[in-house]
Amino acid sequence: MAPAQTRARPLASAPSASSFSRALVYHHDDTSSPSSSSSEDEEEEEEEPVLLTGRRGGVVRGAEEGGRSKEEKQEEPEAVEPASEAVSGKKKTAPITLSLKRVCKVCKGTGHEAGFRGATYIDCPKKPCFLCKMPGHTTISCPHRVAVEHGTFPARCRESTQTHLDFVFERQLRGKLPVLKSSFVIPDQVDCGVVRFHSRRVTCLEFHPTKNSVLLSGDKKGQLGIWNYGKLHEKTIYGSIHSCILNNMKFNPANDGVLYTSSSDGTVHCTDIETGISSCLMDLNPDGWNGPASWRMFYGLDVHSEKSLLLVADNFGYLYLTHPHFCMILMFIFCHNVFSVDARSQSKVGDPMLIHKKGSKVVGLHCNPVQPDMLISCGNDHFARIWDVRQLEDGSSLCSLAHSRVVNSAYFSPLTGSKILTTSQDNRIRVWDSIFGDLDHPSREIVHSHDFNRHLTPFRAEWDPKDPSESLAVVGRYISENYNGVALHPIDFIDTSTGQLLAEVTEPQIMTISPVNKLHPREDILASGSSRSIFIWKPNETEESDEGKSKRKSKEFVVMGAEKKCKGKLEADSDDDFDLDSKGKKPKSQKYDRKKNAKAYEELW
DNA sequence: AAAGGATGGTGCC
DNA sequence: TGGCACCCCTCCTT
Repeated sequence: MAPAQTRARPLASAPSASSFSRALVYHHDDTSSPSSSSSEDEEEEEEEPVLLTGRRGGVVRGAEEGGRSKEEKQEEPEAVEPASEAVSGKKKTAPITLSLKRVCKVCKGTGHEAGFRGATYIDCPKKPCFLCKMPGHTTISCPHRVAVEHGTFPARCRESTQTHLDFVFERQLRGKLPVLKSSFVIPDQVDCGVVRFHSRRVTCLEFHPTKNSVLLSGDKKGQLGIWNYGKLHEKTIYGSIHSCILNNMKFNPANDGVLYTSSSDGTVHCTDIETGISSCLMDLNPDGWNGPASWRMFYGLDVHSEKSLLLVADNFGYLYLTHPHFCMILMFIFCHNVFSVDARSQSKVGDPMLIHKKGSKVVGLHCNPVQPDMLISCGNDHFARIWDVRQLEDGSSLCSLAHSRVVNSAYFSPLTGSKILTTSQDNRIRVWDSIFGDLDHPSREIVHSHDFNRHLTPFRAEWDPKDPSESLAVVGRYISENYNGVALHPIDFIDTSTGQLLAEVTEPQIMTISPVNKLHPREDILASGSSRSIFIWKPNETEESDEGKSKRKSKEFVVMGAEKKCKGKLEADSDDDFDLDSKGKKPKSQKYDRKKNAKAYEELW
């Protein structure tokens, strides 16, 4: 009954004054009193400062660059007279004044500075809010950040209710709909293990459909990891199936030993996960590399559960359908060395069909769990589109769900398929309800920080497959939060029916952003991919929430592969030559001091 | 310890 | 329509 335990989130601490080090060169008549220590946040004068970059050595370089002596640091910058050539381009008669002023690294303006102050990130006030993208405020004061419902727009459709349809729904459906779970079980403890065998960032995760403690993971290098988090020494790595980003994976619903994978190397593979024998079902670049403009990649992938139909989509807006069972037969033949054939020549690939704007990436495909002929696709043309697989033609989409930016993912709800959850790069998660809504508008928009960052795997909000009310969703958060002096990026659990943030789970081991999250289909387990690591979360079993202290019991973290070392009782494999380019070093400091951050966390507990 | 790089979407021309 | 500059709380290697 107890609601999910969440770590207390302290209010963002006020930024402490810090020293600023950039040196600016002003003309003397530009400003009379350049040192304006008391008016930090005031608008500075309109005059453009001239930023002198290093030509005059120590005189103008800031302390950060190490160019200033102690005396220079102590002297608050009043007026320095550099040689006239230092301000070449300016009239040599004009005396200039040096002033150390704060320069914002975001907008290059003065009078403020963006960046971390301790564990709190201060936004540039000249930019729109980093969270909701609206001007006039920053993330710290964003109404969507401090709102109880964590930035929710109420349903826009059916506001003026009481149509005939509503009465019908009310009388016939409402009573049959499952009541909202009284409490959600949130896996908020990393107790099973930490796996670091990927040498590049994790791009996708998938639980085995029948074996409860088997997880599959793909990475940016194309490597596929299969590991049993119940017995951590049982792991398998297939490194030669794909040569770059493994974008999506899906099990064959008819045979849980067979996995389909799509990759940016332009191939779709079908792999027997027991033997590792893999067969290429499709290759979009049979002629090899002819430059980036023509290289095709596979992104979205799903399997039609009833027709043994494989659906994949590429980065040019096309959808491909194929019947992979032919290839499975051929794989069997390969396995037994009966004879050699080229699987590609035998696989039945239909003509590709344009389902999104030509030339745009189709990043997600999902078949409706109840009516698998209903397909949803999403992509870089800012749309998610619903299709009937039986009647696929150009422009035959049943419905187009408009977004203001790229749509990272679109999923039907796992049980009834009546709701759709989309994640867009406009920092909003949307729920589209095909029963109580009309799909012209989302029934709910939830502001949530999952900005696009080219160096991260795109964030995708996912349903909890076990939630009978089909309302719980999990998604990683981009912006960090100040947790008693430590900057951490939590994983958020959101009740999409209300927009309420149910839990934000954090862990001191996880200093990095966790864009990839997968909830177990049967157990209360969360797998999250954060940078190159995978974490398995379980619900906190110690009910006492003595400010979280009881949570800090000793854990059996198991670190495998890349770091070549192991903590805890279980032994990591030592013969792991999988990760060649990792030296097992600890992460170095980031933009804010990560070591300090970690230390602060340790002290905190 | 600081610099650099990988790298995709966007908006402007 | 193509080319190109720009980017903001990354993360890892050199």
